[in-house]
Amino acid sequence: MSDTSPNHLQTDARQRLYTALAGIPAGYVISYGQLAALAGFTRRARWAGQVLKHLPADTRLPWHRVVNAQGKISLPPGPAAERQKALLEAEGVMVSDSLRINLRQYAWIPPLSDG
DNA sequence: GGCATGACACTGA
DNA sequence: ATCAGTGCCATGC
Repeated sequence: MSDTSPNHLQTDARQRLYTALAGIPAGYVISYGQLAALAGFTRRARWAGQVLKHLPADTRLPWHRVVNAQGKISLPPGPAAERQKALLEAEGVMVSDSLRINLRQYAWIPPLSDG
């Protein structure tokens, strides 16, 4: 057993990411990097993507509200990407044909925790 | 420990 | 605005 990264800590880290993700309201999007930072892990954008990829297909978490820093759906072309586009549009988010979203309008800005 | 991979981010052309 | 190159971190072999 390796004590450099105990499984329960990894699980806890993912849990924090889930909590942060659950806090994104419908009609908004957030970048992988912002989401990770919101969960308390800066510079962990790629890790966030890995976690989302591991999510069970029947999750209720709003994984579709996560896009890259350019405001673009980061999934490879395919049914998954189209599903994300559809889910976002169903929430009123405008997604261009090139799978792009106007962050100026839809980026979620987390409330300051009591400053 | 070294090397390759990935639902990313940033900069320069 | 879009593409290519480079950097960052975590994972798996």
